[in-house]
Amino acid sequence: MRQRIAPLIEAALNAALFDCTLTTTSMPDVIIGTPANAGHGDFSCNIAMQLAKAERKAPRQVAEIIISHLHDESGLLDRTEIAGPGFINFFVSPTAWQATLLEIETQGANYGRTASGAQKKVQVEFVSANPTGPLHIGHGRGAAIGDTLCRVLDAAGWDVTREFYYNDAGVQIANLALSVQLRCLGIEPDDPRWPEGGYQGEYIKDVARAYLAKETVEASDQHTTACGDPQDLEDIRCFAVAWLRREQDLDLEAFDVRFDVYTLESSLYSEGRVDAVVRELIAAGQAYEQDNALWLRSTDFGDDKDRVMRKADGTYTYFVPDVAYHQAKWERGFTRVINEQGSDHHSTVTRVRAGLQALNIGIPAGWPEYVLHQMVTVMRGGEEVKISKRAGSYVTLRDLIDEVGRDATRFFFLMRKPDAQMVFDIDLAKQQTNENPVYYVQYAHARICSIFENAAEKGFPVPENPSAELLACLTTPEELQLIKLMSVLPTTVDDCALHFEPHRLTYFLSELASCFHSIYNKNRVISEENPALTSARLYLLKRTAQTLKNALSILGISAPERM
RNA sequence: GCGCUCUUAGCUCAGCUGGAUAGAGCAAUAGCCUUCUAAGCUAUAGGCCGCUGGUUCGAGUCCAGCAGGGCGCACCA
Repeated sequence: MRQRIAPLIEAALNAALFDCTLTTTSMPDVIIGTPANAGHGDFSCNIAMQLAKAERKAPRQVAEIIISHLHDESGLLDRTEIAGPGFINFFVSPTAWQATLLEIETQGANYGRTASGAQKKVQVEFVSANPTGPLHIGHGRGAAIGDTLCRVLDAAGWDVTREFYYNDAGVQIANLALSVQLRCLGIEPDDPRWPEGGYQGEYIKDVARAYLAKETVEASDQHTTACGDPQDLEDIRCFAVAWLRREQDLDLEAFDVRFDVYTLESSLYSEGRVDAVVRELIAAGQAYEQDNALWLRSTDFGDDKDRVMRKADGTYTYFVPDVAYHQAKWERGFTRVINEQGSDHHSTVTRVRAGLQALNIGIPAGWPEYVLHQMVTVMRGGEEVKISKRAGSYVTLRDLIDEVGRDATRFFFLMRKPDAQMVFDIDLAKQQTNENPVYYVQYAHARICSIFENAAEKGFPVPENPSAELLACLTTPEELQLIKLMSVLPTTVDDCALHFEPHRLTYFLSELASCFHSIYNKNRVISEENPALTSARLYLLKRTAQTLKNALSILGISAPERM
């Protein structure tokens, strides 16, 4: 609806310029706002105030001129008014609002989807946890945000590829293999031989047991059978990584999160991409030797100091494979790449971009884009749970899903914008299960479905493609408000995709559900005495249910028909 | 010390990329089920939008400084 108002104003401005009642040479963009106060109409425009200075006229006088040039040929508007310091307020006619219900019916399950992305390719990398342990609550937040971002981008018309990057090489993995080996040999963390960086979690024992039993693990695209020899550290490494990958895959599956592509850090080494990218950086003149190490001139690209690429012992620092990985993403044709990760990794942003710039292969300076989510503080029993993977004390994503439920866990994570810290109080989440906002929204959907059942029993079908006359029964402020709320789903989807902020959809849902619940308590839908009104209301609620379901689906949350 | 980020009701958080009288949920108080699901609704109460300046018709929103919280600042990932 908003997009239909702006052209009216633009046409009026042009007409006013044409007959010289307005004279400005630099016309600001027409911005259509939605007044907080319903008494100020459905939409408002501040253009008169912006023009006042250039026109050397009072804002209200400019507004007068604009309105006198306004031609609403399609009968969209009931009326306009000039208010306050110079706002132009627009009151959309009930008929126009009622007609939007027909659009929702026509689009059905596609209502809310837009064409903004024009089916261009975008790749989203998220979670990307090290395969050194089960996923914890922090990964849960990343998974919820990343997955929903993918769904949102898809809904906004992008061609989305979901990718998971496994850091299965490096020191952490060596620690993992060593920890499993020690467990195989029956050495406990309190043993003096236990190394400082060893992983102490109980799951390490499970891995060791499975390894000694020569089990086979199938994870994603990987099949690994243990040889069972506790002396074969390399085989232990492969097995442990596969075992933990499978665990993570199961966690993510339980969270309804799936990926299209998995990339292993080790493959970047084995395919020679890491060596290659270093050679290219040297060839580009961006590297230099010093103190037995190879450095990247990252300060030339906005970093605050140069970074070591190859250590004195000949191994690479972690960001080098990362640069190689992103080079590969670029070569795969992704002109748009978004990385969702914890803000504790934000220092990598500058380094990866610097490395890519140094390659000088035409990658834009701001590529890739990043969504960084803030840390989750976990509370249990009124105390903060310190997360330590090595000590094995943390809350797993699996626990959370089992205790709180998948839908509620997703919704809870998605209610906060990514860059705000959040507290996840587990006791509260469990205790308040019935008061969790997700149930409030789902309940609205279930309630509507229940009304349809009742209506069917009493012989009231939900009408299809109703006449304007029937729709004209929907006249109460609440009913029109419900329609207005539904009408913003497509722009909400676009906003989420543009700002990488899925939380906007949770607020959309809460508002829509609230409006419905209010109507439900105030009016009876099924009324034997007034079949026309019953019909119209059933139609209104059918669109409401569709809108709720579509929005929930974009969040990866179910829309139950019964609760 | 440097960089990023955050600070809005008792608590958890929104605030649509500068608009009109700052919102919601929880907690509190008072009401609403012989009628389509009370996992619901209605009403009341609750605020120096961290502080101080600046930009302009107009600032919770933009800029600068200050205070406080978080995260980074390794040849760990």
